[in-house]
Amino acid sequence: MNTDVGQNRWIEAGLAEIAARGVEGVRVEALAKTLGVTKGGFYWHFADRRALLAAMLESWSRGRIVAFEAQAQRAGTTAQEQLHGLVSLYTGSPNPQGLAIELAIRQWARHDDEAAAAVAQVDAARLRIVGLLYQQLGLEPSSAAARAFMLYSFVFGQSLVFSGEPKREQATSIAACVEFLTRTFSAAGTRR
Amino acid sequence: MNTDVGQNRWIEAGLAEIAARGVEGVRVEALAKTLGVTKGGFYWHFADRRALLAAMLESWSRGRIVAFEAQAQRAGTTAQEQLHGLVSLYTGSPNPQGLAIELAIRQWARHDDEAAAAVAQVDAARLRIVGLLYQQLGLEPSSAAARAFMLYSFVFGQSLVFSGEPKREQATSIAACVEFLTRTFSAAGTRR
DNA sequence: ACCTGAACACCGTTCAAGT
DNA sequence: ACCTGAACACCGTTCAAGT
Repeated sequence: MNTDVGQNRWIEAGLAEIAARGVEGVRVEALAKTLGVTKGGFYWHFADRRALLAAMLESWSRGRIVAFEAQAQRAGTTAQEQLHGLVSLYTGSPNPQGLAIELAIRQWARHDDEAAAAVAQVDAARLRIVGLLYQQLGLEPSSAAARAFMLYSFVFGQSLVFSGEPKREQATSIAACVEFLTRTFSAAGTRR
Repeated sequence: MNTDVGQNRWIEAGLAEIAARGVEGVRVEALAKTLGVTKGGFYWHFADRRALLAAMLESWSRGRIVAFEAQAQRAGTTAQEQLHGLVSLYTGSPNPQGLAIELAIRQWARHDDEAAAAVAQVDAARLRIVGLLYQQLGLEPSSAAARAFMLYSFVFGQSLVFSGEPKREQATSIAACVEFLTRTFSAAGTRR
């Protein structure tokens, strides 16, 4: 669909801007100044500002999903190790730029349907992958899915999770969550 | 708090505009043109555009609540008649301007916290009043509240109700609802 | 008390013209 | 293929000055 490489400069500048100032900061004129071109040139690559925002969402959601899948499918590790690897993606040194973008987009998604759809796609992919890993650990699908949701909520931060699920109890800490994750299947495996 | 009568012209023009074009249509400059003044004059009455929007919400929610209460407390009628009166407020000849405003504000509330708060206030007041009438008809508080919610949903239109409640089954029609309302307490009273 | 007029700064979008 | 330059239309906000 998109073979216009020139779009990427605008998309990246837009993502940097949304991280710094939120959606409202993503202005065609300001971006043009950042890129050292005039705002007229923007319309060679995009129909209008909305098209840029849509492309930013597309780029972001696709990137988040492939990054998560790549980490999950890393060869030579057990399901448990893969889970830890995924968790560490968001607890180790959480690329502050990436986190800022994610927060800004989730903020935006609170009042924009297209942004909400992108966030929902990303959340669904992450929950699906974590759920599959839990299934590999022996949980039946529904339990695995439930646990995936808990883990995701813990790791990402409940208030930021974009989901229709009812509110969960307060998360104690990431550490407790990881402990819980490890303890679960040695003592209380659902099926062997 | 607000003794500035000059504000009302702007608030009313703003409400007319939101009915016609939605929140985005409420522009200081356009309103000024409608009122036959220059936009500079706007700032005599309001700090900025946000203040106008807030005042519009305040005016709307207060107006909706007192209108509902006035209809509910009409003297010389039974609780059942009062319920019918309230229903007819929104089924008889539903002032199209008022309905348009209500729809526009609910649309706006989907992505604005202040608007959402105003809508929530209005919904809460309406639900409370209807619930009290059901209590007068003999339902215990929790049943009365549940039934009030159903009635409100039916009358106002489920898709428009701003509430965290889970989705209800499809409403058949206003007529069926009113029938239900009438039948309920002759055959299936919960407590006498 | 209320409004005008003019200015300022900042937008999105278009499009002929350049390279 | 990509960008400039200039224009157009439309904003929100400020404020000295009028009445």
